[in-house]
Amino acid sequence: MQRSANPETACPVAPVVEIVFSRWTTPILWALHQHGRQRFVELQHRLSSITPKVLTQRLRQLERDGLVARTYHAEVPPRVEYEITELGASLGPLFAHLNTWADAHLPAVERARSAYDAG
Amino acid sequence: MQRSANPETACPVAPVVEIVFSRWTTPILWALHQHGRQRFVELQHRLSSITPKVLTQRLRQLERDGLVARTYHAEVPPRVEYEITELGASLGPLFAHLNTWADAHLPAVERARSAYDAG
DNA sequence: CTGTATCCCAATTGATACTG
DNA sequence: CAGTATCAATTGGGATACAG
Repeated sequence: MQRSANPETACPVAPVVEIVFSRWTTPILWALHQHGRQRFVELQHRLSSITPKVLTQRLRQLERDGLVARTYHAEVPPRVEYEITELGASLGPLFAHLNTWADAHLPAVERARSAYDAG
Repeated sequence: MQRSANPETACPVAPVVEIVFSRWTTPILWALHQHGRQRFVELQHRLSSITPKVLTQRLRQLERDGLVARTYHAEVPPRVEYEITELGASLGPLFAHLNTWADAHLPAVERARSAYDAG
């Protein structure tokens, strides 16, 4: 949570950006949204380059923010399942909007980069 | 640009998140959108906690991605103006959507945090 | 299996001073 | 004014290894 410093920016989207677009949050939410409720290891395999430490940190943050729910089953071996909450799922249209923008404008970004790097 | 590592996440929003929601980008875009074309120092004062080094870095990135335009006037003293481009302005509806989500759901996030911290 | 504990490294950030 | 240079500090992230 390194973005928290700055209230004086008065940028209204800053708080939600901090919650939704912190590192690893979108891939985790995406994995949970696409493949439904799943266990810690499944998530870890899906996000192949994440370490257990970091995955735990991000899941805890998402759980605290109410976007993800954690269910602990006291079995041997222990079983823990994560799923997206209703609140988390409410981000769906926003992500769809993001994809729409990307489809429409990412090529322009690419062109701008090429032009910039050429100049 | 620390998010670039991971293609295998297969999270479709990842690329656009990297472009639009890197640190400082939303406050900068917001300031340019709200107050129009302005000079380096004006921006620096508006984002009161940013250092010139970081502001330059972020502006260069935004310029490379085509979201911000830089105009250099060869005067004494030199004058440089930054403004949002059409491509940058095309993010407007997306930010509006973000604000809508925030208005509707940030209270729920706050409640989830309180509950989590209490538990 | 589901994490936690350490240690370490890399990358960002910031403070400060300085230049054209 | 509009940055750049340099250096210090912090932090997050990764690699293991290990515990319940």
